[in-house]
Amino acid sequence: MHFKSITIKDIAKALGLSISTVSKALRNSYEISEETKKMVGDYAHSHNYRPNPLAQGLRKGTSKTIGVVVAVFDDNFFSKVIDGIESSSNEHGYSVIFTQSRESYDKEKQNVQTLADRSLDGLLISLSSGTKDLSYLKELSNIGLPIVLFDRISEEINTHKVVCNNYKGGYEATEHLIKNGCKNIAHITSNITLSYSKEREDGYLNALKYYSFPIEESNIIYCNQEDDIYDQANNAIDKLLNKKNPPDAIFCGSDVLSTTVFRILKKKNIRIPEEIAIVGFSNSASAEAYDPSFTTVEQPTFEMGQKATELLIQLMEAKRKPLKYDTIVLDPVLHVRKSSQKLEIV
Amino acid sequence: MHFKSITIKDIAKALGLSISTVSKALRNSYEISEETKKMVGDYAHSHNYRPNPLAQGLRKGTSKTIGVVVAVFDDNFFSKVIDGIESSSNEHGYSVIFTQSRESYDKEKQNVQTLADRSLDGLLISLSSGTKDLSYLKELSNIGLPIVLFDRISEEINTHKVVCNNYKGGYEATEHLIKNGCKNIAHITSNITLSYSKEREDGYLNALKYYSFPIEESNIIYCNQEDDIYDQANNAIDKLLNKKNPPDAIFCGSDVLSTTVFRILKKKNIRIPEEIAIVGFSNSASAEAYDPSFTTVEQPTFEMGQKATELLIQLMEAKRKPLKYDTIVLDPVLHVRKSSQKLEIV
DNA sequence: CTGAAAGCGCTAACAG
DNA sequence: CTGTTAGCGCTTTCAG
Repeated sequence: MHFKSITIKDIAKALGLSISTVSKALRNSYEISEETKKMVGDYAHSHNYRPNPLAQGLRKGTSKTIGVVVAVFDDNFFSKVIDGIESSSNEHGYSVIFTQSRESYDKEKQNVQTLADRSLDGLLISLSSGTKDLSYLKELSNIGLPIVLFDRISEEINTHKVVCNNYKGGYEATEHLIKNGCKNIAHITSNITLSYSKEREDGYLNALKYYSFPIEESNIIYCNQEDDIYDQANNAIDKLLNKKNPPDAIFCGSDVLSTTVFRILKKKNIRIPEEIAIVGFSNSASAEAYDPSFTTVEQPTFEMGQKATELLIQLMEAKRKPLKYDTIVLDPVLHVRKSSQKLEIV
Repeated sequence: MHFKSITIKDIAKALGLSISTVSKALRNSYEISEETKKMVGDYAHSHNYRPNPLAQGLRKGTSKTIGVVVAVFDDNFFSKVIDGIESSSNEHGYSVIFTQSRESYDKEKQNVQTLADRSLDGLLISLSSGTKDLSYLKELSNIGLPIVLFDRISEEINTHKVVCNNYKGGYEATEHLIKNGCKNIAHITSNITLSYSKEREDGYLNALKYYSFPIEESNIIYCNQEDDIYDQANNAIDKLLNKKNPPDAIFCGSDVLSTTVFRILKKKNIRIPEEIAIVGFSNSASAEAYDPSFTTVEQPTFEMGQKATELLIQLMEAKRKPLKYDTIVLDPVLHVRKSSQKLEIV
C-alpha cells in the first residue's frame, strides 16, 4: 500500500498533450502558449497534482534537502539553533532533515550515513562529544558534499564554520565573578575534545591571569558528556568541595552542565551565591526563574543556525569550490543575575 | 556542483558485467554465483558504493521515510516524544524528517505539504493549536498516505491515535490540590481547540464536582498559544488576582503555560504555595530545581513517540487498510513536590 | 547463472 | 509552439 498522486503523464493523457509539453507548461516555459499553460495549470491544480520530488531529484541530481546533525534536540542551545536553520532554509526553499547524535560517535556516523544515503544537497553538523576520527566526514567532503560545521567544530576539516566567541564568553564570565568578590573560582566543563571547551577554558585562564589570580589545576574538572551527566557533575562538585581550599565560585562551561550543577548545589543545600557563586554557559529560558536567578553566558543561537544555513546554501549553489573558507564568530552575551552576586548590593 | 558517488553502472563497467547482474549480486539474489557476488561485493565495498535512494525510491515507490510535524522542538514534551519516534524508527530502518508548526495552522499545512512532496511513506502529526480545518489532512489520508496522530488529535480524522489520559491527569492534579487544603482552585489552560485542553478541563471539573466544590467560570482561563505566551499568562494571572475572591491554587493545563505561570507568580512575589499553590502539566526536567520545587503531571512522552511510530509502521507495511483504527491511551504520572503543599508537613 | 530491456516520473536537447 | 527521445540509477521480468 503506497500513496500515489497524479503524474504528469496522467495530465498529458487526459488533455491529449505530450508529456514534455505538460512538463514545460507546468514550468512556465516560454515556448508554450498561454492557452495550453492555462489548460494544463487548471487541470493540474484541480486534480491536486504535485511533482514527484524523487523523480525531480533523480533527474536534476539535487534534492533541495539539507541534513542536520546536532547532539540533542532537547537542549536550550540546539533547539534554538534549529529554529534558525529552519527559518533560513525555508526562506530559500530547502527542506531540512534533522537527526541527533546523542553525543555518540557511532550514532553520529550512522546519522551522517543515513542522511548521505538520502542524497541530500548539503550537511550541517555540530560534532558529538564522542567524536574523534573525522575521516568519514572528510571523505564525504572530498567527494563533493557541501558541509558546514557549527558550534562544535574541528580544525581537521576544511570548510565554512560558525561558532560563538567562546573565549570571550569564558573570559567575561570569570572576570564578572572576580569583580563580584570571588577569590577561588573553579571551572567545570565538558570533554576537552569539544572545540568550545578549550576556548572557554582559555578565557577562564586568561581572566585569572589578567587579575593575577593563581591558577589551580585541581579547580578545573572535565565531565564526560557521553556518560550520565548528573553523576559526572555530582562527582565534580564533591571533588571541589572536598579540597583543602574549596572554591567560592564555579564557572560552568556547557549548557547541560550549568543547569545540572545548579540543581545539585541546591540539592546539597549549598547557598548560592553566598557559599558558592555560579555562572553558567546556558541558553535556558528559565534561568531567571531559578532561585536564585541564574547568571548565564548566552549564545546567539538563532543567528548561528541562520548563518550556518546561509553559508551552506552558498556552498551548495556555487558553481565551484570557493577559494577560501570562512569561520564566522558570533558574540555571546553575559546576563548578570543573582547567582553570581556575592557582594551585597546596596 | 553536486556530490556523486559511484553507481551500479560503474561497477558493471569496471567488472565487465551487466547492470542487472550487479544489481542482483548486490541484493544477494539466488540466481547469482557466489563468485560473482563476492567480486561485486568487494568492489562495491572498496569503492564505497552506496545505492542512490532516490532511484530506489522512484523504482520501488517507497522512500522508507517518515515525516513528523510537532508544534515546537524546543519543548520538554515534544523533544522527548521525538526521542521515542527516532528510537522506534531507527529500529525499523526508517529515516525521519522533523518539522515544527510553531502553533500556526499555515505553517503546519505548509510543512505537511513539504513533507508529502518528499514522497514519504507515512506521517506522524500533533496538531497545532491554530488548526481547525483538517480537510487538507483528510485529503492526504484519502489518497492513501498513512497518518498517525498523537497528543493533539482530532475526531475528524479516522486513523490510529496515541494520547495521554488527560482526563485522569486533570482529575488527579485537582484532587491533589483539594486534599492539600486548597479551597478555590483556578485553571489556566491553552486553546480549547486543542484536544487535550477539553479533557484536562473535564478532569478538573469532575474533581471539583466530586468533592462538592463550587465551579466558577471565572476561574477558568484560556490562553492562546499562537500569541505571546508570556503576555497571555500574565493577563490570566492578573484577571484571577483581581477577582473578589482570588484563587488560592492554580492548575495549569499545558507545559509552556505551567513554567510560564510559575515564573510570573515568582516575579510578582507571590508566595508559592502559601498564597497560591500550583500544579502544572509539564515534563520539564528542572521542575524539581524550581523554588519551590514544582508539582507536575508528567506524560509518558518517550513511550508516546514509540507507540505512535509503531502504529504508523504497522499501517505503512500493511497490505490493506485495517478494519478498525485504535486510539491508545497512556497514563500520566503526578509528581508531588513542594509547590502544591499548602498544608504544613509535620 | 547472466544479460537485455522496460519503466518508475521527470527534464532537456533536439526536431518538427 | 508542440512532440520525440534519451536518460537520471535502480529493480525486475523475461530471455538466453
